[in-house]
Amino acid sequence: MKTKSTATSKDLALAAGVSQATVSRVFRGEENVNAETRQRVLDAAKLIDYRPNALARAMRTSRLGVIGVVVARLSNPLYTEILCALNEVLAHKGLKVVLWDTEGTGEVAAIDAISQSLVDGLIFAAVTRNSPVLHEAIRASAPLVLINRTIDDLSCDQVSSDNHAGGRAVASYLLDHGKRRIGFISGSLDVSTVRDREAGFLEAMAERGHEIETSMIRRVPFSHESGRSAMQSLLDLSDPPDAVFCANDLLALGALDGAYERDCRVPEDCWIMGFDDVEQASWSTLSLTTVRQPVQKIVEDGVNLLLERLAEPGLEPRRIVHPVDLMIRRSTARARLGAKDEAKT
Amino acid sequence: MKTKSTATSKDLALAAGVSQATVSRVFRGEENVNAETRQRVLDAAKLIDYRPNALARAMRTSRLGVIGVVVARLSNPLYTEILCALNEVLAHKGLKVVLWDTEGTGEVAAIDAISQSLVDGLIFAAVTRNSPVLHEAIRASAPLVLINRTIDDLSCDQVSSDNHAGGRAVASYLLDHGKRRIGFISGSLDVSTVRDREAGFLEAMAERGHEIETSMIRRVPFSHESGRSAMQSLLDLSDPPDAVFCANDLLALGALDGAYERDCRVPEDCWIMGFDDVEQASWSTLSLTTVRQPVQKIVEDGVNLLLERLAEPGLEPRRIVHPVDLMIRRSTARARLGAKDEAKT
DNA sequence: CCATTGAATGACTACGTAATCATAGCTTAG
DNA sequence: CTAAGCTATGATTACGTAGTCATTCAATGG
Repeated sequence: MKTKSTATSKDLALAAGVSQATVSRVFRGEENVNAETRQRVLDAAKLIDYRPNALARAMRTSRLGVIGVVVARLSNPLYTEILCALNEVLAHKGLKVVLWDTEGTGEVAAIDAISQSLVDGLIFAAVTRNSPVLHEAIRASAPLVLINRTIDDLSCDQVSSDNHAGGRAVASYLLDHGKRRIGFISGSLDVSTVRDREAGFLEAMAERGHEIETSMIRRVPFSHESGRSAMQSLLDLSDPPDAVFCANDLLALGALDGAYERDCRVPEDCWIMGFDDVEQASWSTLSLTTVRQPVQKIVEDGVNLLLERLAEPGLEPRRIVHPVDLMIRRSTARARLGAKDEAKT
Repeated sequence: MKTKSTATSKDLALAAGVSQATVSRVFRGEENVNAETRQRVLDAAKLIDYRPNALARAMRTSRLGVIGVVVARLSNPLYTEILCALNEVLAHKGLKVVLWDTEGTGEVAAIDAISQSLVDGLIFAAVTRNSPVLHEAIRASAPLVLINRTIDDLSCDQVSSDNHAGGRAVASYLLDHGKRRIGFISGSLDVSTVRDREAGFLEAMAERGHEIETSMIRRVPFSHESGRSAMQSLLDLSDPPDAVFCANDLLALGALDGAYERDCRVPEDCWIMGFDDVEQASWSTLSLTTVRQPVQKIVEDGVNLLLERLAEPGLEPRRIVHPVDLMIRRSTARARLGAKDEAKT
């Protein structure tokens, strides 16, 4: 009996005995509509199963209620957590999430989407220096927010952790505990988080008179496998490290694997530290010492900044930096403690 | 100099000295346009920085190039992998991905989106029995595909693994290796994958005369923590299990933690098996024996089925079931081998 | 050389909604 | 009692594109 095609506001107007304009008013939640009329429209809507067409609505308002999210490859659990949090926060505000991946053509596709008004705004969790985004974003004057990774000379809202302080904290912690032969598994310097962590780490080391030799540094792509093989190459040195700092947890968890396969006991033979505090780091079988980023807060701030900017595009760009925390776990347990004792904490 | 508002096809028509219709033809890639004219339009487009408005286009074609994807909470790495694969496959076909989470109101929101023609089609990776999807999908006759989890009495395209056979394989493997006191950490029976794995597992056990006592079964929510505490409750029994099968890897990785914290050595004191073969299962520090699902193939099939259905809505619903593989790792190494020896494989 | 065909293009309308403007009916102040 | 003001509603238009139909012009065949 029902027509196959979806009902339009015009159909509903006819069914409810009002004008299309009134239907529109009701569904936009405008105030000055007679209560009785409103009810009549809503009843009729239920009857003919009317739902406003989001596309047509969007064409008029140029607001589709969709936020674009650009993350790095999800094999890095940090991005899974960021995405998960973003998804939840945005869904809670009635917004949809379109997802892009930095690998492939994610960044370009994202900017395309905005110039086609497919998304209302963008959240970048993983921009890289000299990414096409920079240029395009300025040109399109798109509402966008950078979280996690930042770009210094880009004038837009940015939320990050204090990666520099985190790097310093790691250096201090290792030196305080008598580690002297320290390895460093790092990533591309195009990534702001890596740059900042590395700068803080090396700076604090240098201040205390400890330069890290080039032979103790590995610069690798972000992957579990990279961390694993970089760790093994450090362990293969004639004078292997007694501690290794990895630029993020993905690498550090790989390093744990590398050490395990080389019969290198962690923490007895070598300490390993990461950065991010992804969920796996807290698993007691892995128990990785790392630097916690307040992902939830970063995400919430990012969303808030974006929504504020959408409401008021003229705002001055703002930057928020969150403090980080050292999470001490078994991978850097003091040598006199057995693994099992630490696990109970 | 440039106008702030985006250029429209009408502007471009003016700039190129053609009609709006011709502009439209050029950007739709229609054949019968003079090569010279086409070039003139494209040049002018670059000059005034014209890009077709996706919303307006979508309103005419009712195709937005967006596919909705519904997954469970991403804390289950399986869904991260599914999402990652889906994202890549769909991006490669020029489609965007809108993401929903089953927790919260993801399923309803997804169906809403389709009736508002916000998405062209839907891929559900995590439906649950009696979910609102069933009813709504039929009512809306939405193009949708179920992957991973299925619904028997729903007439739509579905792609899954042979979870039943996987469950059987686990039972045979454990019994073949002399395990007799077998624990089982399972999930909600509303989830088709759990039902099928459990049915296959119990069936194969029963065929060989091994009924699992109720006291050896734990039915818990899907989370690392659930797996951990369920494992501990099994180990606390006066007669603890010598092997535990977990309905998925998320639970099994939690179970590894639970065993570790109880000083229960895996595999010496107890074997642990999972299901899915998520990436972490292959990390040598964890090295979990599990049943591999061909995630990539499932995703590719799912996307293909959806695209075919979009092109030809009248197709009969199809079902594809992929075979699974047992991945033997250290968590079930034969007792005579030390942990380190196995790690080298 | 004229009728016919086909390619290339332009004029025009529809898509479903939001927003502006106009109007009818009712209330209130003077 | 009348003009002004307010509320609720209808008529109309605009958003930017796709697609339909009509038109022009050159090529082709008899």
